[in-house]
Amino acid sequence: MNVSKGITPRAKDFAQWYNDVIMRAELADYAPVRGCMVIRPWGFRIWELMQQGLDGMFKATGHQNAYFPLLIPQSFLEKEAEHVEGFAPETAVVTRAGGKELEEPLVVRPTSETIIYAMLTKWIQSYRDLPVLLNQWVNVVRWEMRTRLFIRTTEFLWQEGHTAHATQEEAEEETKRMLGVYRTFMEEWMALPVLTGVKTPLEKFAGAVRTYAVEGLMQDNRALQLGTSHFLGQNFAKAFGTQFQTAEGGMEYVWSTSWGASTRLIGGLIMAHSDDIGLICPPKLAPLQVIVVPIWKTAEDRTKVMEVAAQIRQELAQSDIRVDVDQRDGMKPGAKYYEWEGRGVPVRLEIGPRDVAGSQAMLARRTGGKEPVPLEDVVQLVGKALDDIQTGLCETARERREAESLRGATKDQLIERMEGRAGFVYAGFCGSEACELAIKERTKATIRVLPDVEFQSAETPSECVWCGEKATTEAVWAKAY
RNA sequence: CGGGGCGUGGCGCAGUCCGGUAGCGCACCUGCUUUGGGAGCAGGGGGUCGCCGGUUCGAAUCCGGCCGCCCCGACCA
Repeated sequence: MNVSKGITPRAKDFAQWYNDVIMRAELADYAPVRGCMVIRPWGFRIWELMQQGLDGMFKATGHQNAYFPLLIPQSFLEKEAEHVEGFAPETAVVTRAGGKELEEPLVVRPTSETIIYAMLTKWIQSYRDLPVLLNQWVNVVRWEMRTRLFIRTTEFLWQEGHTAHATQEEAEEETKRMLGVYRTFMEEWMALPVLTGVKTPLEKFAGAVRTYAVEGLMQDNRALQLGTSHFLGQNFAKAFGTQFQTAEGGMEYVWSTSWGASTRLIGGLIMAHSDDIGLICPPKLAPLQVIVVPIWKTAEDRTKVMEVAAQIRQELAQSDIRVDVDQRDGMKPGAKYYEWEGRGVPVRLEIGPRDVAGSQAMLARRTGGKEPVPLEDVVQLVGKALDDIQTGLCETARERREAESLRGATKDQLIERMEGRAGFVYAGFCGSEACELAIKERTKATIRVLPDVEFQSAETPSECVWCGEKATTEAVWAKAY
């Protein structure tokens, strides 16, 4: 990519466009190790803001943060049959340390269920110890074959919530509650309307009884799984002997859940909103919400303009708006505009001698439009612009998702869509693995979810889109990342 | 692992066919002039041409081997 000029347009090459946006906005860069990336300060700030948002919601629902170690005895992973089968191929294993072979190899965590249940077994004795509501913000390693910045990297950052409950009902409720938390976060913070539902057995997490997911639709009409919430039943409790004494005096295994969202969210954010100029970042997650660009000709102008710019910065900062002034000398205003647009700053305030004379500033929105605003109202109007951009992005994404969703599809339509513009395709499904695999084989599309009730079609499909037998459910197909 | 592409200053590339001591654009540094949508001029710094070996008076260029990266497919948050 030629940084000084434009980036690859989306229409020309979406994958290249995606990489260009990341490089241009300085979100991340490739690390020396294959599949690994460096998250640069601008990208990491977005992650910090995501953490803030999500963590607040986790705390509000009663969860506490903790930290479990990176290294897990290999034998732990092997205790849950399905779990080990799912993760064995993609684990990195430490066999040598301290200058000698280890007695037991240590796995670099791909996820932490096993070590957590090993510990919960020690900590839980009675129903009075339940529920346990934990979360941790950590890195994990999964040796994937093909990687992509933010979307799938060998090492990634995420949060994993783990909870243990006395009853199945309580654990099921928790699973859905956290799915709802994700949905709310995606919509309110990321301005990304998602689709929620349950995964088919073929697509669920290895070790879970049921997996729920939130799926977003990207601008190339492919689906991206942005978060998952698992009802684990008693699978891990049984594997690790996590039992508690009931009020009645009997012994029972705990019912548990786990749920996670990762730095992949940043990839989703990019692919959902950005354009051919670069990143578009929803204000709530923007490292900088406002950039003030001063304009001057003479030294005298410069002094005056800088004074006003500094004052505006202070006023905005006092209202908890993330703002900075681009004071760089020897760079033309236009060049600064392009740079901050590429980085996704939602609002730009231009202040030149003419504006100072008229006690105004020019307010430009990253999503388009430029208008003069009186300096005395700048805080209020900037705040309004940020709100408008946030809701506007969400609305645009929602309209796109609806426009790119086909409901009540026939077999031919499903095939045609997946060979063409893709998107979400709703249709009836008989529930058989044979049909699911046949569709995947033929169209490369997978069932993203069996949609939750609020996403289901008004008319429930009666026949399976593939075999024509009686449908047991409605399903949503898409080509996924 | 299969298919495709590519390794030459920080980035993007030319040069490779046809061997002759490395060049262009951007970026960077200094100075002056500039600054309302990607500034101009002048000067300057920076490269074991992915690695190893071979052929040759001489290799970025020819030959052999190896390594790495990106993209597309099979696994996955």
